[in-house]
Amino acid sequence: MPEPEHSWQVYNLTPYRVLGASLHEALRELGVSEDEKLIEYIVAESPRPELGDYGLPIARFAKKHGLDLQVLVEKTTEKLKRYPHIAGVKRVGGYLNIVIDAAEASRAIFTAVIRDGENYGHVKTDTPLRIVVEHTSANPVHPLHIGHARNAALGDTLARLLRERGHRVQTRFYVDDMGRQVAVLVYGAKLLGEPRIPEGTKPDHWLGLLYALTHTLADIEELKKELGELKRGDNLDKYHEKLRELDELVAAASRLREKAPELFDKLAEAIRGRDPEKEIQEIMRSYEFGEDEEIVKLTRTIVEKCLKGFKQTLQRLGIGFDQWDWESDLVWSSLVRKIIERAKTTPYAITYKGALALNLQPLLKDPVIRQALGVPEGYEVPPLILQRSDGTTLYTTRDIAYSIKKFSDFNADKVYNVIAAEQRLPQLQVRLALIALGYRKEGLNMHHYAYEMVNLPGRKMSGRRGEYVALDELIEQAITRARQEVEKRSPHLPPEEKKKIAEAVGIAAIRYTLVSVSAPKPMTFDIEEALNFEQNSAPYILYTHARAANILAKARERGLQINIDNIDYTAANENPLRRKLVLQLLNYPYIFAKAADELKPELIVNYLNKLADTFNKWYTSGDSAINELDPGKRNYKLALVQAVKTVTANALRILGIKPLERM
RNA sequence: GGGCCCGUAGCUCAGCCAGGAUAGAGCGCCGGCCUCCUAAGCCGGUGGUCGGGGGUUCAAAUCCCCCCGGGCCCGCCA
Repeated sequence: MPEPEHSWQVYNLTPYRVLGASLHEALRELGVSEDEKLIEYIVAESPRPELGDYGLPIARFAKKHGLDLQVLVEKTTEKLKRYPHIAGVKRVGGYLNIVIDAAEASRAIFTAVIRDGENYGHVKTDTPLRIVVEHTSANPVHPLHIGHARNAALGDTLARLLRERGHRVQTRFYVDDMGRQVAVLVYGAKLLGEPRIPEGTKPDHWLGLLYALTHTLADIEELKKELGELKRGDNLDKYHEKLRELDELVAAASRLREKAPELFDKLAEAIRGRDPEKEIQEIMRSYEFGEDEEIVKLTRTIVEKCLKGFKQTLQRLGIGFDQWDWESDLVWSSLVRKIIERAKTTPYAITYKGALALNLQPLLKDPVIRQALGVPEGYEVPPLILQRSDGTTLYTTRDIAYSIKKFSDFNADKVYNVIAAEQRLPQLQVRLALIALGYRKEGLNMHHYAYEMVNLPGRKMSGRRGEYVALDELIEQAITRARQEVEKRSPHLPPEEKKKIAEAVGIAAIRYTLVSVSAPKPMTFDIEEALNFEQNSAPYILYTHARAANILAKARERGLQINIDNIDYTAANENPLRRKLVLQLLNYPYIFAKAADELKPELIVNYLNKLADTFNKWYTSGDSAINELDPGKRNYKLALVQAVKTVTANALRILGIKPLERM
């Protein structure tokens, strides 16, 4: 990846860096040291233009270190004055404010934009690492839905951010084919005599239906059995509770029957009078030990088909993986067995409820571990059972083996697991278990990137009952809606291009929405809102990009290429909107680096939206680039448009969104 | 019972970790702007006890404590 060296110069001119470095240096000369990052955090935009462009509450540093405020201000001002793009420094109350010379700032930005092009702004880290990002990893039993989409969008964006930041990144998808869920699906398939997936049906959708049918019918059988036993007992409350549960199940079943009456009836008949729970467990056991070749083959085939559906969906979103890891491979390759053996030799091994387990509590006495894993003092972590009484392993046990594999395969320094927040405890247990087994470095460097659930307004989702909106359907809706918009707004475009634009816009709208809410917040995904193509949406950003592209295309048509040697930079300060744009453009490299280092894709989203706002205001203000008669000023404006276009395109690419030249 | 996360405008969200200047967007609602580089745009208006209470501080949406509301987790499930 080419080094965007000119972007570094811009990075170091951002208000954060300039104020941070200057104050840091001034303090040092006054004999105190202060974390430069901490100063950078505190730098803020001025609330009112008359105060300056950016400011810093400097008084608190004077107070903190017992320094004379006036002396500190003077020293810092002296340092700031060395930067050619700092036009003024003023103190207002306890604040030190700077005024930026947009002309000088533009000079640096335009040079870097032209030289670094599509790498502009993506400054490389000083400490490149090898990083694994595991994400999505959905159970291969039904199609991906909106929750998986948040995971996928976050994971893919993180991977892109880290790559652009200069890390070596590998993405992985964990195929959980040994879980109970797959066993349920396989059970259903077996009962139906290994049915073929009908032509023209997406495999994951059909399997999702079969899964829901099997799960629901099996649950009904189980519940009936439980009720039969309760009747003879005397617990009336419990009996009525179960009865209500059964009612709900039957209701869910009848909804499912409407979707596929024949399949439903066939399966219902096949399952009647059987012991599904026992048989499903037997499938799990047999698969884990690879005893029954037929089960192995059937399971593999089914999961493979489901994954094919996943890949199709993810591909539409522009998401791919470097590696697909099958849980079963891990188990059959004896990696998991080695974990068990190794665990037995550690002092943490205990027998808990008659099963082999790890007592992880003692590890929490180590403050280094607590801190690295974010565990509060006094927290109690339950023992982690590694092996069932029947000799089979548990998901978490296999996850320990997998975690080691993720590090060793890629020789990784760090692993990020993009996994739902509800898995917090098992994720913690895995990390602690790694340490207990002697993989301290791994345990401390594996991170759980937790995200909260996605709610659909007015709906509850359940994979087991087949109640969900498949991501494929959502994508279709988005594209259809985008197509309508394109037809309405750009009827003159060739149909082929209209189709492409609609695809790009629809998908971008979904991705943008999913990463715009910070991960730890539960989010409400309102389809109507995601498909509202107005401000603060991917279509709005794409439109802004297309506008910029259009200006440059029109300029070329008229033979008005940008002449870099004849740019009148004084034009920067003539117009407040041009100035504001320059100030925002200046920050891109810094925002990018922050988003990557803090794993916050939403910073990119917020930045893009603000930049687009300013650009559109400038655009409609009548300060036309093409109609500018003065060549020096015209060149300036065109270069400004070019800078906006480049930054927008680069930032969109991080979000996995392809910029459009027109729409 | 214990723990974690969330609570900011009618709705969806920034800002909180690293306390500072009159709390920001978008949607919605009301009213305007297409002989002029794309109106997926722009301009104006409307709307807030930052869940509640206490504390720390020159300064609290931000830090601490208590409480309320919502979600999640505490399985030989995943």
